[in-house]
Amino acid sequence: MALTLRDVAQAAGVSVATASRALAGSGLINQATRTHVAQVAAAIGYRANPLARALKTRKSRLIGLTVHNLENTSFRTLAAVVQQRMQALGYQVILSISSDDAAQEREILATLLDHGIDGLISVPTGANGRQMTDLEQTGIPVISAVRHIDDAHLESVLAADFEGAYAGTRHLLELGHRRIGLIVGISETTSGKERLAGYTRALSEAGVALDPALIHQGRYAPETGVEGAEAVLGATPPPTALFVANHESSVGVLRVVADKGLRVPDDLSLLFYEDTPWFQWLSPPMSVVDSGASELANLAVERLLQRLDGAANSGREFRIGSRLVQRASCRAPKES
Amino acid sequence: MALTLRDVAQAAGVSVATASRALAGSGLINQATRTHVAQVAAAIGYRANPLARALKTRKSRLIGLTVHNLENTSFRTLAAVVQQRMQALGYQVILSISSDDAAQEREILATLLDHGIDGLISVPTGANGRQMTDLEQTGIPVISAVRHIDDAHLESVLAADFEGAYAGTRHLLELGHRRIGLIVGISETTSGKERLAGYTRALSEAGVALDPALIHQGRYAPETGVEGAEAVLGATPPPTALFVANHESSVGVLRVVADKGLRVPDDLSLLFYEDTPWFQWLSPPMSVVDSGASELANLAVERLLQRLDGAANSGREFRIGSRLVQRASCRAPKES
DNA sequence: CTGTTAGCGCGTTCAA
DNA sequence: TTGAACGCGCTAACAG
Repeated sequence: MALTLRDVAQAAGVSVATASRALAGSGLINQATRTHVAQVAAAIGYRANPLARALKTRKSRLIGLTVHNLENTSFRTLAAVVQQRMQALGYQVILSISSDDAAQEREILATLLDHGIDGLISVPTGANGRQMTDLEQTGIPVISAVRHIDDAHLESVLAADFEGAYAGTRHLLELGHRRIGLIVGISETTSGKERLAGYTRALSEAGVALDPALIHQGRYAPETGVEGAEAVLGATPPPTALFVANHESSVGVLRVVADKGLRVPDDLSLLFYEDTPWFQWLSPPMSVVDSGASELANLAVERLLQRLDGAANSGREFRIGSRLVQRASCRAPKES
Repeated sequence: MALTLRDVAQAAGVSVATASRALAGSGLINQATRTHVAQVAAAIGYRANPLARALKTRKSRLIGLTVHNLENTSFRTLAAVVQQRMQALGYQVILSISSDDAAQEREILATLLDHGIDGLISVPTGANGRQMTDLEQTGIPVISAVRHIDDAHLESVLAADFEGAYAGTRHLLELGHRRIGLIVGISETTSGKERLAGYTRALSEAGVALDPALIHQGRYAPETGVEGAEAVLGATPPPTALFVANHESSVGVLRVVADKGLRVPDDLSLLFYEDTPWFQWLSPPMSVVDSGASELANLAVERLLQRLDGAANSGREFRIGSRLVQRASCRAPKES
């Protein structure tokens, strides 16, 4: 059996209340007794029981984290950053994987609430805005990360997808490309919709007509990359550049490009989205629009910390600026 | 404020004790009242408070999970599988990232203990066998995953690394290769040591002399791949096959191979270790020794469940068989 | 500044 | 079979 506050009190010759105050850092206590109690506690190896404390104070120092999966780079970064930063501050994180499924998410939310989490960082499915709002009203701050929920007044920290896709497309345009293929996520996702919009805008500003044959939308998976690359690269005339704004489809695209014997960037410029360590290890190192996953994760943590510290729910949307990382996969198109 | 057992008791017209018994499924209770209470509880939307229950029963239905990081495929798979399976059984998992650092791990273990976890699945750093043993003696089962700790009597579930490397090497040998390069982890890790041993054994059994110039050991990182590939491929005569038994270095190797203009498998057979979705999307699809990360994770869960269910600590070591997945990156060497 | 007392929400004696 | 009372370990009144 672990030591309790009573043991500390006994060993230090004070009451449990005094011991509690000494350890919890209450202001109303004699410095001498405080240090004395602290020493005794350390000496006998006392460690407070967080459960008992939580039952009393309604502060568990537990926070919830829900993500769709652990495969996606951004989600993984979010999980790692949230875990490490919160742990350093004495919080423990309960990880839950929703599989982007509304029913599972609903169940998770309820369980997390039962466990008395102090706060929640969630990549929401989007379907449980109601439950998220309920959490907020119970006094549990929730930060929506990566995805936005329309029907919930929540702080959310998102990537600047429109801007990122716009910048990526402009980069290709400035290199001289006019036939630019795009592989992107489905429009049901915020990121898919916004990236498509960014691409469209850049093209129209440059006076380049939109060619539907150059655009392929699909879910976030390798298969989308092969289908998309085959379709788009088969257009006539073929594109001189391909913007893969659907991270999961990157490998699929790479395979088609290799199979077709296309050299990058000589025959085709390739621009990816969401940086991941291995992009720089490919040959050639791949240029990419970095959506700032780690900055996003850190900001989500900052916001949660503020809220935990008493700040009100601003309902504000925070956007992490994207950054174009030029490596060696893009260049001007060959003269034709 | 959430509903308490008292509310249920009141609404059902019974005492809290009866309500508790009805919901907890104690045997000593009238069937009629049990169903009545259950209905009332469901009707008013009562949900038991796990903290209060844990304080009383010393069972938190929380389990700890520690991994070195979330980048490594095996660790990630472990995290995902453990989380999903345990959650389905009503457990929540507290995720902690040790960064393979002994001090951090020690701190994590203590905190997890404070939080009253019922069990622990850990990819250990190896330095805190003592604390792990203490946990076991406190009655908290711990399963060591992926890595083994010598100085702790723990159940561990590991990959069959010797066997895997042996099988991989034999495959290359049977294709006719005699100059087989190896890039592997440092011998301080169990996996590094065992894989090297498997390779060595296969070679010696085949009567092929070991050439140190063909072997490169390094930490699990892309850099190791480039250094290793450059060194090993530069040997004279050069290898006709390269066994990359260091997963993290795969991308590094790929880059060197591409930069040297080597065609796979025409000029060089390539065999990787630890399967990951994108290996099959490369061109050509890469052959690999699959170490069975998901089976390993599932077995770790099974074992923990058994232990949670009262089984004694067998101290046994479980090995997950490796599997050679032949795709298209290996073939017989060219005649020379 | 410190000690005494009363719960937080449960499960579990002990009687009835 | 049920109810009343107690306590898990801790913090928050309320006195002193």
